[in-house]
Amino acid sequence: MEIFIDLEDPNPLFAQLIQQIKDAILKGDLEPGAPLPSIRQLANELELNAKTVAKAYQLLERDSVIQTRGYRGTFVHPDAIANCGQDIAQLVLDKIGEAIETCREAGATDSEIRIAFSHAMNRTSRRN
Amino acid sequence: MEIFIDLEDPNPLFAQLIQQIKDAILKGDLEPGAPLPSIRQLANELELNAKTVAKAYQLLERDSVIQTRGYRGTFVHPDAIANCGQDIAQLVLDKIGEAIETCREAGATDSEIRIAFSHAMNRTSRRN
DNA sequence: ATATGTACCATACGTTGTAATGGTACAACA
DNA sequence: TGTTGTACCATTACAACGTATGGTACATAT
Repeated sequence: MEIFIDLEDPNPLFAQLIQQIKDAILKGDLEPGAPLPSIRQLANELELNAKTVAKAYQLLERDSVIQTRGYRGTFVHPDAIANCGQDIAQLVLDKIGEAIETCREAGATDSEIRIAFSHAMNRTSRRN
Repeated sequence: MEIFIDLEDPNPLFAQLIQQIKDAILKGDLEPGAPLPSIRQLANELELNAKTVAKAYQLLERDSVIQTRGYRGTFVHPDAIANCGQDIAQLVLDKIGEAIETCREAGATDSEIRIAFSHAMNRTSRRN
């Protein structure tokens, strides 16, 4: 694999990593079922912290782009190519956008929307 | 009127002011039709900036809790007591809360939700 | 032993963005 | 002249958040 991480890039490192892996899959450099480097191994290669790589892997697995099999390592998901396109972030953006639009039409102030958002997030908080 | 603003309270000052005025109305300390202090006057009493008080008054008027009559001053709305309860903020809270719940069920990270929220708010921004 | 992914602890840094502040000005009235 | 609410310019200060870092530990398997 050839992955280049640009420290000057305004995008977060883990986001760059995600994008590069997706690109590699879409280009065919990584085929479904193919093994990926271990977290620690890839962290060494790229001179990143293992946590950063782990974060990227976790998000990729959530999106069904890769599969982790515990001690056996990590592999490209069978349906990876299809799942590279559909982004959960897009769904989130749509849902949140709709809600905001509704609130604004009701006459809500941006400040109020922010306060409500803050409360709603803290009401049942999870750390990620 | 007896209003206490707590600088240590995590809630914004204008939000505290709104709540206190509503409370005063619900408690009967402020009756419908009663005059409120002018923006500058109240700002002096509470040692706040006039802009902060003005913001609170604007939101209260939007919710039909108070009425501003231009140069004549500001008064408690005739239907203030009823309008104190039904809060636009509550509707906002519900809508936003639903959207957040949907996103979380989809597996979205809190970070992703916050980022999406930020983007959605800035996409078509209005300052309030 | 060695390696896997994962979990938890914690901290430092930078950025972002709101809230709040200040000042000035206006038209409309007493 | 003084006051009302309102509007615009602007800046500062602060807190929240995300990112990335470091270390340690665990069960599971080769």
